[in-house]
Amino acid sequence: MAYIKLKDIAKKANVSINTVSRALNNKSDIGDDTKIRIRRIADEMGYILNASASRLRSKENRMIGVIITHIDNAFYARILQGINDAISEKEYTMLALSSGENLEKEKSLLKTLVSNRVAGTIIVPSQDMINSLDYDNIGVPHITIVRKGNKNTRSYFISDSFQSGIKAAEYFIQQGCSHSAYIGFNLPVSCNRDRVNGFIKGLRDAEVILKENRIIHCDATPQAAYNAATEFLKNDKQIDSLFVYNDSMALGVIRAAHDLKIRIPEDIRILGHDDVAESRYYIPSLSTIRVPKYRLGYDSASELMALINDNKAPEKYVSYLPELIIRES
Amino acid sequence: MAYIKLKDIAKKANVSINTVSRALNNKSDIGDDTKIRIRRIADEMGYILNASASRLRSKENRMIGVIITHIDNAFYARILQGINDAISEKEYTMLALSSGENLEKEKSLLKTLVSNRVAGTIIVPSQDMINSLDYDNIGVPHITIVRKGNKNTRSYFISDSFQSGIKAAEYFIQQGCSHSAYIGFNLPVSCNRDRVNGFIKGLRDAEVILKENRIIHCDATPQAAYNAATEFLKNDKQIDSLFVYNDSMALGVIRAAHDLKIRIPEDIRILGHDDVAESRYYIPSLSTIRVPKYRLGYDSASELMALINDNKAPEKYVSYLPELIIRES
DNA sequence: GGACCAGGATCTGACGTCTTA
DNA sequence: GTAAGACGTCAGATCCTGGTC
Repeated sequence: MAYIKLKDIAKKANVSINTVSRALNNKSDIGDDTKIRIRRIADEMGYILNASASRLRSKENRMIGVIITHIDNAFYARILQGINDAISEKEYTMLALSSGENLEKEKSLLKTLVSNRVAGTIIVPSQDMINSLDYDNIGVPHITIVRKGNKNTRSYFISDSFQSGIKAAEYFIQQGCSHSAYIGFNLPVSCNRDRVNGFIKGLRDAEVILKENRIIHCDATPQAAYNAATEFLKNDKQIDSLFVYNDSMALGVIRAAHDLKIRIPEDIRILGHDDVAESRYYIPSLSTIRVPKYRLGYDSASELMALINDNKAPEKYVSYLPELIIRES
Repeated sequence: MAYIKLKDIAKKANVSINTVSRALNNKSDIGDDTKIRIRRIADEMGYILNASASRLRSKENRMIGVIITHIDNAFYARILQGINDAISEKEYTMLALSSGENLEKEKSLLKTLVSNRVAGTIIVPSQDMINSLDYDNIGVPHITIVRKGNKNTRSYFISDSFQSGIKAAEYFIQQGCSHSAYIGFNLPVSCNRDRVNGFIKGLRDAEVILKENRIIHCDATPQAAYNAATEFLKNDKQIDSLFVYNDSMALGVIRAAHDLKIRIPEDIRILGHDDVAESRYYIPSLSTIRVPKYRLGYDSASELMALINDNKAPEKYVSYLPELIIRES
């Protein structure tokens, strides 16, 4: 099946191709009557713009690329929502891809985006502590989110993970806990490192030492966290507080404690991170550290829009302050 | 900044533009030595194909469009994963958009996809019981998933929701429950309707009548389900079993029962739907009806690939049999 | 009557790649 | 291996037409 093109409309309307183009693009210097007439004809014929041709000629592409690490992750899903809302307002479309935390894959996705000449990109750099991709070199405005990245980036939007760690520590101390542990993500990402470091610092400020063997790392799934926590809690009976990398893992940890007949919060306090929508419905409902996910997505996309429209927009580094949410755990 | 183009490479390599194109596309009738030389030069110069130009000329587009209703939904996220894996093998990319269950939005997204001349589309039709979009008319191979859709579609891949209802009923009956209720999704979608009907049928086969006022509908969020369930359980003390539209809503329902001091499963059994990854970690872990989400995504995408490569591929209607997963709830 | 003008439409060519000869 | 042209759209320049001073 062949698509209708400007030429077909031009023939039917008895005008030049260019006139049709101007009419459909709402350009000036075209009579209202002809414009309306042409638009009606185009509609009737079921015309749908060939975006490739349009982009090739005009060099304009109202599409941005987004690379996250995992689609099936409530945290990123919420960020995507924010991004999407911000760009929809300006009639942009989002091409979202996921790297699976794989550097090679991320590189190839980036190539796909540039190949499509997207107007800009928003990237969660996979394994950012060892990621040496040079985003500055891709020739497209870009913003890094969630993680800082290794290379200098034009702008980034992150949640202050060091502060998360501090707040977690302060909370545990305040609750009278003296034997804390951390279950984190086993890949070299700055947000995990910062969270650990903040946690250590916060505890030390209260003269509590977080021992090496109370810092555990595993995959960022409830399954892995369940296994890790089970193993750990079986061996270390003193533990009275656990800070977990994210809510999804915390769910696994809660379940592990439950299965070991360890009471929450009487025997052990559990603190998650991110404040995913479901966490308030868990039993016990999950105390956590809230990250403004939607806002982070929305703001970063807005900034990207600014970068796109004004290539000289200043660099912008935004770090949101996370918020402690105390619930039942 | 200007991108490198074939012309630039041709100049540097002292060959014609066409030769460069053939070299990069791995065409025959080009010497191995020149091919390698050209590819090296292209690499050094940092050449990245202009996909728009390529598509315009070749009419080939290794991109498929996917329209789901909500990105921030574990069920769809898992399906997307399946789709993505299936098409990645063939080096296709997925442009995933979400309609928010809004018909107008879906229409406009469809237009975006066609405008980009995607090779094919996979669609979750929003509100399919009143959706009159004519997918056959978009001039692109398409497959409907999750919901049947109103219009005749070339192919669809769904989970048999009627059977889900039947199985839910059989399970409750077998457990000796005699006062069941259903909490569903308040939009006109076939999977909800079929689930209710199957549930009614299954109960009736055991001579149990599901009364009208024990069928409730609300938004598909834990929040809405929590509210609806709280209200409902407060008034109808006889209820001993609740079938819920999906796991995410079931989480809200579990919490509602918990807050009302209704014991699960002693006082009431709760059965979810979908078997989302988290549900086995809930407390109590959620009994549910498993839908082969990943497989549904993978298979439908594979079929789409077949449709794309052979426009005469036969219509295919696949309906997966859901599986009852009994856990603690 | 000629010069000037503005709005409205047309003509030509180019975007970067790939197909055909 | 080359050369020429086409894919569909749009930017830029050009050309009308009729009205004014």
